[in-house]
Amino acid sequence: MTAPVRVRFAPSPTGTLHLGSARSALYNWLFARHAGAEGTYVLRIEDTDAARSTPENVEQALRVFRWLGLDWDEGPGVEGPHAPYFQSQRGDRYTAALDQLFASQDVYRCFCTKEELDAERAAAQAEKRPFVYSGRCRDLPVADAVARAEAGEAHVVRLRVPEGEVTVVHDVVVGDSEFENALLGDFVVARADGSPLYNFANVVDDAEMRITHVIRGNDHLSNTPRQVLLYRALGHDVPAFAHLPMVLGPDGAKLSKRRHHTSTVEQLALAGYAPEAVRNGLALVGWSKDGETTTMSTAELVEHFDLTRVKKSSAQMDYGILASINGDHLRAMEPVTWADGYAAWRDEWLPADDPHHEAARVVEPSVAARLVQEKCATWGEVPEYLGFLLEPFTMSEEASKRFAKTGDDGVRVLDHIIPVLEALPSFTLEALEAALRGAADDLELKPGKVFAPIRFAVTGRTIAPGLWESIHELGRDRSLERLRAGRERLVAAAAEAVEA
RNA sequence: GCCCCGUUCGUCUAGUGGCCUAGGACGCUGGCCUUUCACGCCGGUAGCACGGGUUCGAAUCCCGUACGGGGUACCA
Repeated sequence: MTAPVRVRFAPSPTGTLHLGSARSALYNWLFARHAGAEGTYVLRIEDTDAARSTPENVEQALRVFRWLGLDWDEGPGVEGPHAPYFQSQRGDRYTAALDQLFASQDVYRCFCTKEELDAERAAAQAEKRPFVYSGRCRDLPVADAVARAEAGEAHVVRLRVPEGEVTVVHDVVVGDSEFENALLGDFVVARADGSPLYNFANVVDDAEMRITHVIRGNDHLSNTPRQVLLYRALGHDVPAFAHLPMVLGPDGAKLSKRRHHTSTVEQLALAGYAPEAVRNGLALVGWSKDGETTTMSTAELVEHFDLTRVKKSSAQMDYGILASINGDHLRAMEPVTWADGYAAWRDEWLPADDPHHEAARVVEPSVAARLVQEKCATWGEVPEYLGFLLEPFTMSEEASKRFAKTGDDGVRVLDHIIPVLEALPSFTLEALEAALRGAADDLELKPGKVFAPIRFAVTGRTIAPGLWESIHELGRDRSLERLRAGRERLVAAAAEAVEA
């Protein structure tokens, strides 16, 4: 049995969830679920930046997060024993914690101005010496400091960092890292306006929410000694840490929405990825079950996930692998499941002004499943396959070129097949396949030679479902209409070629 | 500058001193299958950053260098 585990994901709701954050959210979730009933997954919204944390952004963030399917046990909407779960509503907790630290004299008021500090910093830089706060205000008599503060003098609050010690961060992924307190300096925990800084608010929240494992990006590792110091000052147990390797863009640069088209979860949803596949693909960036297994259900992920198997080194995002995994998942689905997922994508994510909007709706999702489930790596590719069902008929440039190439044989084939289809007693898939294969025999041509002109005439595309499926779905009348028109076009093209 | 972390095929990764003439996946590529596009199957391609140690033996341990990343804020 596993010890009770409490983890959290604490996004700032700036509208988008990039893949690095999503992976952190996923690992926290997998870790909690792996612990079974003993595991709790908390979602806390870090909305202290009022300007960017609009209600719309929060809602947008939650929408994307729900799509990813990482259900939370405590947080917005479900609440829980440590509510509120919005940092913006927890101001009193930070004030109380700060009061506690004042009482124990673990923090002190610092009246140094920004200008003074900038000058110190510049001087340190010039001497190629690390900048550490001098501690000038550290030993101001408390009574004096309080008096100045009450007189309205601007000041920040700093932690009295124990001198001459080394703070060790124990990390499940990275191992132990040592940080000299002397290099940390007495860092700021609250601004002049009394608002808490990230490190402080974070520790207060995590401590009060009884978080046992802090699983987050490696970019927070350097902050961790400060946080450890804060836990101690507040008299709380220090949680276990797990710093995850960074997720970089495919080019090795930082992930950015600007440079990378699918750098956010929302973009993946839009592109027609399946949530289960994204969980699978993201889990494999920095972790592996055994180095062999790639396609895994979420249940398998939960069963096998292990923080100690997480890599230390950062990874570049490979969207090709993600797409491949998505294709595996899509193909493995029950057709009904596939159709439901497709419908959800089409109706909830495909923008109304998308050029594929119409094609995406030309048939029922269950029909789309029958036609193209086997062929698509993402639901976003489906409309392209279904486009041939749209009216009016159009022919792509590539198809047009290849159609013309079929030449006299093409005309022969069409002349042969049109009456055959007209006469077909029942227009079933089986009958169509038999008729088309029979045509190849009758004409004494290779199947490919026979099918090519028919395909181009009927679909006008180089990308479409299977031939008989396509014809069957189009129906007898429309298929024949297109075959006849195609024949005329082919004859005309041949004539033109002769003239030229 | 200083501090912390990292470095296995193009990419994601397996590998914790002998099972490694380094395994899997994606990609690329040759072939098969074949009704376009895909899928599937068979094969190929390519890697332990570099230099020193330690050891009978090192991708694995130690030191250094290079490179990459993160931090160094009254940002998160």
